[in-house]
Amino acid sequence: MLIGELAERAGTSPRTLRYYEEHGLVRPSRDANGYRQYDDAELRVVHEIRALLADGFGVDDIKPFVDCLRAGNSAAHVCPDAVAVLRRRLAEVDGYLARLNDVRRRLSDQLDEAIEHRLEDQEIRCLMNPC
Amino acid sequence: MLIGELAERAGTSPRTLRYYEEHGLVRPSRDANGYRQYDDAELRVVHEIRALLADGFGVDDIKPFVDCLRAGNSAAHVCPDAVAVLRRRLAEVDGYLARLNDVRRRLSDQLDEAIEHRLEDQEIRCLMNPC
DNA sequence: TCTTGCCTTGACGCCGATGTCAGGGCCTAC
DNA sequence: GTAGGCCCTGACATCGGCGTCAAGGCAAGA
Repeated sequence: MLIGELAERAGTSPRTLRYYEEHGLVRPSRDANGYRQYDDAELRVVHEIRALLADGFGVDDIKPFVDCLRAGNSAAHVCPDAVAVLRRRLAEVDGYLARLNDVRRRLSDQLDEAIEHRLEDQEIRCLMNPC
Repeated sequence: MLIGELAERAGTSPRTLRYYEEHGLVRPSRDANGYRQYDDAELRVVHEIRALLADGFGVDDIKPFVDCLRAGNSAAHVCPDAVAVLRRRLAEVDGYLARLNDVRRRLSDQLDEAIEHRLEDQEIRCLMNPC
């Protein structure tokens, strides 16, 4: 399978697949003319990569997962290295969640305050000019 | 007050204050020699800007808040334009929280699965080679 | 006067995953 | 042979809030 076909089957672009290759995630062989040649198993790998990227992993975190898949495991996340990355990312996500919840609270409080403030203004206006 | 002093008092850098000015958030006057001159009220403005940035607003979202402060209001978020931005940002944050919670769930599930998988392996090893 | 330290503007660097363009080769159908 | 469609490599662009460097002006003390 050439790069264009894999890209289409994986729902991405040739550029993206070359980028994954640069980062050691995908390993095509080469035809005599220099064209990249992918076997069917790479489709699964690319799907895994994209799922991990969508979950916020960086390309450089993903290698252990890909290696785990290539080693013949049924899932990419069962190997110790992958588990370590999973743990790290989970802690990171928990941090983001905590901070984001703080932000949410502040925003919500400010909105409430603004609404209350407007009500006060309205009351004042009503005192001056009954409504 | 010159830019260096305001920067220090606000816990930031001259570069940053010039950046805010580029985006219409801060408005110093100029000395005869071209130096930026800030009055004390700008310190409050800069603090407001930094608080909003820390809550994930973009510089271009911040203008209504600054305008609200300059208009003499007791808080930057009580004006209608600021409230609109607050609402937008709150919705955005809720979106992030939802997605991040999904991610967290997936990570957590994968970790659980990996641990279970390891236990199975251990059982298999124990069957083959009692422990 | 020379140094030191602040100020000015302008411009490039960063990070990360990917788009996009440039310049060129290979292959197939007409 | 030539047009079109795929492939190749290399490199610059994107976004945002700055850091940082360059080249130079201004002010004040030794």
